[in-house]
Amino acid sequence: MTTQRPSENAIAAWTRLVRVSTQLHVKIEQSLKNQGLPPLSWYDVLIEVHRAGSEGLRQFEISNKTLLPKHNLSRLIDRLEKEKLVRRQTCSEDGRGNLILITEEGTEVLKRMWPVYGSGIHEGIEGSLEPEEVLMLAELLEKLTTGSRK
Amino acid sequence: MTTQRPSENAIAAWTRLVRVSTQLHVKIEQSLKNQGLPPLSWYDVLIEVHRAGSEGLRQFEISNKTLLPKHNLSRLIDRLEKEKLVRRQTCSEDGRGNLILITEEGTEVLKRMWPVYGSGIHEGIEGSLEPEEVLMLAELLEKLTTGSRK
DNA sequence: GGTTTGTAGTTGCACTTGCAACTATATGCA
DNA sequence: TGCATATAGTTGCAAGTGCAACTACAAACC
Repeated sequence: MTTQRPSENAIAAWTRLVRVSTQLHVKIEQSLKNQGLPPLSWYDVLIEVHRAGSEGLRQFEISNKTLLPKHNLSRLIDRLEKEKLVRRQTCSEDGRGNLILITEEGTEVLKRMWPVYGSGIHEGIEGSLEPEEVLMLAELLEKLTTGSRK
Repeated sequence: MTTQRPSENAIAAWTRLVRVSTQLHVKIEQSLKNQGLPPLSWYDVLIEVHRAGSEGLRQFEISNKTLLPKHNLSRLIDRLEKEKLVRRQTCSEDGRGNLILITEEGTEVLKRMWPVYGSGIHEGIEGSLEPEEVLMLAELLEKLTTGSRK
């Protein structure tokens, strides 16, 4: 199996992908901080737990969805729990694991973060692309995401 | 000025953008580590300094190109310098700054990293998109990159 | 049942990053 | 010239991250 070299266009796509995502990421992080709000990683976890509703989510499920490594997530949840934004509940079906549930305060924080996050996305994406282009971008990126989305 | 909310498609584009870039980033980092090679951030800096050739680059220029914050870059260059992959040269035109120059060894490391990095890009991008799609993706992302590219 | 192997999650340690403060030089302006 | 302000880069400290080792439970196998 020989090492395949990427085309010029693939290199351009990749470098721009990285650039765009870090630029916007930094910008949104800054907006959040300016508003005294927590970082994006908190949002990512909270939103998943929120979607799971009263069922809650196992840590490994959150890990899969957010792409955060488990050890990292373990400590992030420590922080969220300390702020009472989520709570850990011992899992009846699997004695090894926890169920993570969002609290009222957690939902509240989500609500306060979203306007900032959302307007960052709006400006970053729709500020320079037409609606059809946004759709096309979303479709192209869909093809690129490997494995367990959803 | 009211807070603009993003469209569903914009949200999808953004979440997939983040997902794709982190997935591939993680994958390439792992490949590099498996080969006993340094992390991607080293490559990013080295390639910029390499492109600048014997002119060298100021740290703030590298910072602009790579989006690494200056304090971070300062210490990254410490590490690169310790490994003799770059060298700092006091700048004659501006007594505050350094010129960063790549060394033979630095160029050598770039050469060893590229096959791994390149094949990661190839698989990650061209593994699931047709050539026209890659081009289209690159063009859409070009429109999204704000400011000082080059 | 007991033993091996796998998975969920946590923790210690080293390293990296962010933040704010700091030094040093450059630039603008009276 | 002399002073105020801005920029380049570094550093101390706190916080976050990766890695590998570890505990605890589960599942498969005998």
